[in-house]
Amino acid sequence: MLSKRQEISNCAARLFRKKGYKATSMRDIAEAMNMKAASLYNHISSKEELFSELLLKMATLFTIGMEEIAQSSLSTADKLERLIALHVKLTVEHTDAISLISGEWVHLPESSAAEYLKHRDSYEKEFRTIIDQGKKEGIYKDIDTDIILFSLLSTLRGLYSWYSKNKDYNSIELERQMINCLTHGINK
Amino acid sequence: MLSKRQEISNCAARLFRKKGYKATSMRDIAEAMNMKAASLYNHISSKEELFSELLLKMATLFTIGMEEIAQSSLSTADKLERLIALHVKLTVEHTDAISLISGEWVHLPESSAAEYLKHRDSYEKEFRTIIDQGKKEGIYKDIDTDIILFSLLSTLRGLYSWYSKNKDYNSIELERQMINCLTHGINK
DNA sequence: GTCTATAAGTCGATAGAC
DNA sequence: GTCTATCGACTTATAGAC
Repeated sequence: MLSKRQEISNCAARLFRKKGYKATSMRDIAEAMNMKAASLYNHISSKEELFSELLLKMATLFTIGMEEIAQSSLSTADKLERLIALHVKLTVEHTDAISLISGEWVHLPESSAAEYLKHRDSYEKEFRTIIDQGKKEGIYKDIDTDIILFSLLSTLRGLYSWYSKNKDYNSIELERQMINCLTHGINK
Repeated sequence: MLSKRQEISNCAARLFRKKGYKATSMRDIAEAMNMKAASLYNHISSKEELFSELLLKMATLFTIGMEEIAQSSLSTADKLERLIALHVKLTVEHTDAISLISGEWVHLPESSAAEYLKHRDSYEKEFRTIIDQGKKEGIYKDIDTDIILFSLLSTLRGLYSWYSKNKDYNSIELERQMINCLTHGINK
């Protein structure tokens, strides 16, 4: 049983994704919840807080997942596979909220934006370290690290869009296909 | 010498990209143009028109480029390379406007949205045909065509973001790296 | 905890002087 | 073609009855 607060959050994520944060009004969220806009404020304190919470939760999940992988004793190739699997898992479990990461984060209030970007930058930095390590070990092609990183992240961050139209796709098979599709592009 | 109308359009594209369409006010655009908001209406007829024009222009450029490639007698592999080159070229020449394609298009008014999606769907359909042809010829791996398509398009559509931070990167070299990075993922 | 009513501000767009 | 002034609609959020 979800708390009403959590129901509102899920509902908002769905609308933010569909219409964008700025174009989604508190009245829209209230209508989808069968309430009046004013009643929402008994459960949340502001629209910005609702939005920041969604994005910072996702950023934290990525940070935790990345730390586990980066600090493990897995091989470099296995680390990359686990990273792809992490994106697949979070996409399946938080499809709406994860969609906000690509573009909607610009609407974060200044206070949250700083914390969000800290998560994001450190995630990308650790991702880059893994790619560089693979190149050093000679298992990856000599393509500009930043181009590899941007290419992988673009695809992984856009996965929510593909997954939404293919929710019946077996999620283990999806993980396998993504790993296959993304890693063979850089393997020697 | 740009017409004032074109200056406003470029200015709006930059702001739409930075702050999002809904969060960019006519007053914001006017300020960046050193005018008052009311004066903008001597050159454009509405904010929606300004936005629709930007997105439909990009959609048309992609459609024209795709038609030339699809109807050519190039090999399948060369067609894909030309397609990647088309994205690189349009990204370099229209960095701000192209950024709106990924997420901001949802703010198109209903009238323009239909036309925009017609362009987009037909573009993706022809892209899919090229990938399928390559698989039939045995030059591409047996990965789900839709996954290949989504993976390529995610990266190509996100290129504006990478390019913005690397504007000094030689654009011929960028094209070569993108082709290398994207095609080796699916080549047998 | 939900409602009605409303405050206080911003939005796109127009009217009309110059 | 630019300006000031303003309209009417919409926004987030609050006050206070029930």
